[in-house]
Order: sequence, then structure tokens, then C-alpha cells
Amino acid sequence: MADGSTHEYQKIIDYLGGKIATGELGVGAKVPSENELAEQFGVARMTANRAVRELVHRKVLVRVKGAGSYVAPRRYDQTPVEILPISEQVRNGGAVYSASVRILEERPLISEVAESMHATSGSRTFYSEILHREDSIPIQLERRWVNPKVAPAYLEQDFLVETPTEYLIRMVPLTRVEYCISAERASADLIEILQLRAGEPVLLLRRKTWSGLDVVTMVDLLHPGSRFSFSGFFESGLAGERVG
Amino acid sequence: MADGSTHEYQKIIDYLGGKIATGELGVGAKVPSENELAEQFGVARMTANRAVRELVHRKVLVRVKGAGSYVAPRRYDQTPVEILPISEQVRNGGAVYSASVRILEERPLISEVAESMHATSGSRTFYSEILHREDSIPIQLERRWVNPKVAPAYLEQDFLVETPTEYLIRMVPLTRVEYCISAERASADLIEILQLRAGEPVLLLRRKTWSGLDVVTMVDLLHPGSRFSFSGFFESGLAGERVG
DNA sequence: TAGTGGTCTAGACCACATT
DNA sequence: ATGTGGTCTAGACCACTAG
Repeated sequence: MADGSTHEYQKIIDYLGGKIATGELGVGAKVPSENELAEQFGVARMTANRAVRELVHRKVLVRVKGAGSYVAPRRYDQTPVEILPISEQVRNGGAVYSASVRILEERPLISEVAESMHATSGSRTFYSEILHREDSIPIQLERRWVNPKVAPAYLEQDFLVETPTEYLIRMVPLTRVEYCISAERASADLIEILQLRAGEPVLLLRRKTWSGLDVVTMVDLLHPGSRFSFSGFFESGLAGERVG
Repeated sequence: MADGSTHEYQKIIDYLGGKIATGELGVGAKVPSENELAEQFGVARMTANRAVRELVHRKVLVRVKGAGSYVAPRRYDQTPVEILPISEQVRNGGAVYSASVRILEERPLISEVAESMHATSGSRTFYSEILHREDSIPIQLERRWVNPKVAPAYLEQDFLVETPTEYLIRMVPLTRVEYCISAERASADLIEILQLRAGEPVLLLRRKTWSGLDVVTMVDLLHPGSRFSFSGFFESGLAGERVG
């Protein structure tokens, strides 16, 4: 009841959004029905309907006709360049996915990363370095720094079962993603790790992810330029095509 | 129920969307008011309101309280990696933008491009090659093939005033965009044109754009790897932050 | 002042799912 | 049979813009 200045449907959106953001309503949880919300907020059913409909539009909720409304699974495709877990990308292409965890340890922050993570240099950080392969050929080197406050059990995970991205999305709701895609000259160690040919550039996606005010993770996804690209499409739904 | 299976609000959406897609309602045109639509379709005002509200959500319309609803300017940020005209990107960074048109002519399609454009090799095409500079330093080489059927006056444009992207968006509504970002070794001509240093990679964005069933244009945007990157962010609007 | 969008109401009918 | 979402109605009040 902090601010009563907004509209009724907005109050309901804030109420449900808050319950979901704090985890009180987890993924798959059933949300109060329109009639319950209408009664609870002392409002007409159409008003509750509008609130829920907007949350469906934002993909926060899913509705099943005749059954109820539920908290939608968290999306991991927030980044413009749609970021599926690399394992799915490889398998979708009909290839065999494999990976090896090269490093998984606690590390002091190096100053360059600390700046990016808005943290004090020298504070604790989890670091992982995983090499992802497509048909045994390196396709991505994932260098990741993780905020221990957000994922204290990060070092105990088995990332051959669940990728770090999937794990972190499951742990905390993401509220902000920053990304930067660039092309780099390959350093000596990358040439060896990614098995690059002479002069082959590296395609780098750097991503920083937030949950509320906390930086959750910063990751460099390094790809061999000759064997990887980011691609996708966009369709604007006007006449002739329905938006899904 | 005689005239079909769709819903009333969907009929109104299709009606307005059609008028806009065909250009009958151009950018900035005033669309019928909710009361007019309600009367015209024989529905309650709330139903017309929902239709218009959904088109606003899709950024097809903009509404001004007390005044009316209008056709929104066409977006050019459809691509996941938000594609502002390069001139704006440069100026937003406080630098001086300049460009030179290196090539602007009719060309037969080369087979590689023809395949991408779903066209017969040897058919007519417009080709332009423009070098964009930031503070006199090359920042993007734009190599573009254009479908003459869609933009017959393409060769007569002055692309130092309006970029090809802006011009084409103004001419036809875009319905589909495909993109692919990759890192490439620089060829000899690119090293010279983009003034690349030895071993510096090229960051390439290839984009293909449709209007309906026609390919409008295919473009390669080639950037010096050391001086350019694609970046952006995404925010999920739940508690604490309002979506703009 | 008249028209517009923005919101809200208190009903209603339907198709569907669960029990 | 009951409850759910999906849609729709015929009113209403308000804040705002324009002539």
C-alpha cells in the first residue's frame, strides 16, 4: 500500500510482479484467478484480466484456458542475439556436444574485471573456464566470473550436466543484461585452446548480467571466427502473419 | 457469427494493420477514433480500445491523450543487435560523421549473392558501396545489393543526406530481417579501404531484409575489429522498473 | 466546448479443464 | 458441476487537447 497513486491494474501487476521477483511465486506456481484477484483488490474482473493479460504479454505468466494462470519459466533469450545454451545450439545442428571444465575455483578479482563488475578489486569471486566442443572440435571458450553472494554454491556444481548459464538463471531472476560483440586478434593461449589457424580471428561476446542491483556474472564467450557466427531473424507481425 | 471465426478486436487489428501495411495509412496519419471504430464495427468502445491498445504495444500506433491515435514511424531497430543508422551512432558518441559513396551502379547479380536473394543469377540489381567515417577514420564499409523492383529510384538518391537504410525503410515496410554476425580475416582490399593494421580482423554484420515475399536488400556491414563492436542491453520490467 | 484517450464497472455468454 | 480464462457489452467518470 506504499503508493496508491497508480492505476488499479498497475497495482495488480506490481503485486504479482513483486511476488515473482522475490521468488515467493516460483516458476510454475499457480497465480490467483481473475475472480480472486478482482475480489482481493476490490475491482472488476475485467481490470484483473487486463493486469494478467499484460503480464502474459511480457512472458511473465502463461495462461491455460479453463485451468489457470502460472508463472512462466525464466527466459534466457533476453540478449538480442538470442543466446541459447551452447549445448543446445550444437545439438540443434545435429552435432555431438561435449565440454570440459578447465578451471573452477575461487579467485581474487583482477582490476579490469572488478571495474566491470562494480566491485572492489581483491574481493572474492568464483571463476570458471569451460571449453565447449562440437564433434570434438572447440567451438566456444567460456570464461566466467561469478558473484559469490548471488550463487554461493557455484563451485560445487557439475557443469557437464547443467551449463553455468542454465544454473544461474535457475538460481536468480535476471533483471538486466548488457552485451558486447567484437572481433579480436587471437592471443597465443587462445590459438592453442581453440585450435585456431594462423591469423584466424576470435568472435567475442561479453555479457554482464544483473539481478536487481547485484552483478550476477560476467562472461566472455570466445569463438573461433571461422567456425561460429551469431545469427537470427525478426518478423514484424502485421497483416498476413500472427505473432506467436 | 456469420462472418468468421476471429474475434472482434482481432478484426479491427487486421483492418488497421492492413491499411498501414499497404500504405493507405501512412506514417503520421490519424486513425479513426475509438468511438468511430466502435460504431464502424458495431462493437463496444472497450473492444475498439483493446484493438488500438495492442497496436500501440506493437509500436504500430502511437496515441496522444485528448488528441487521437496516429500511425507510428517505422522502426529500424528490428534487428536484435540494435541497428541505428551508423551516422547516428557516430554522432551519439560525440564524433564527426562523414561518408563517401564509392560505388553506386546497376550490376548483374553474382551467383553467391543471387542465392541469398532468391533471385536468378544475371538479373538486374542495384549495388552501392559506401564508406562511413568517424572523425575521418573509416568505421564501416557498407556493401549493399538492392532489389530494383522495390526501390526503382535507388540510384538517384543522395546517400550523403540520407543513408540507404533510412531511405529503404521510408520506401517500404519491412516484414522480416535476417542477420548474421561473424569475425573474418581481412582481405587485401579491405585492409586498404578500412585502413586496418596488420592482422586486424573484420567484424561483419550481414543483413537481409524482406517486405512481404520480396527481398528488399542484402547488405554487408564491415567494421574494423579494433574500432567497432555491437553492444546493447536488455532490461526485464518487473518490480522496481517501468518499461518505456 | 466538444472530442479524445485512459480507466473502470458489473454484469454476460462461451469453450475449456478439472473434479 | 464448478471454476477458469477469453471475450464482449453499455454504460460511466476523468484528464487532456483542440478549435
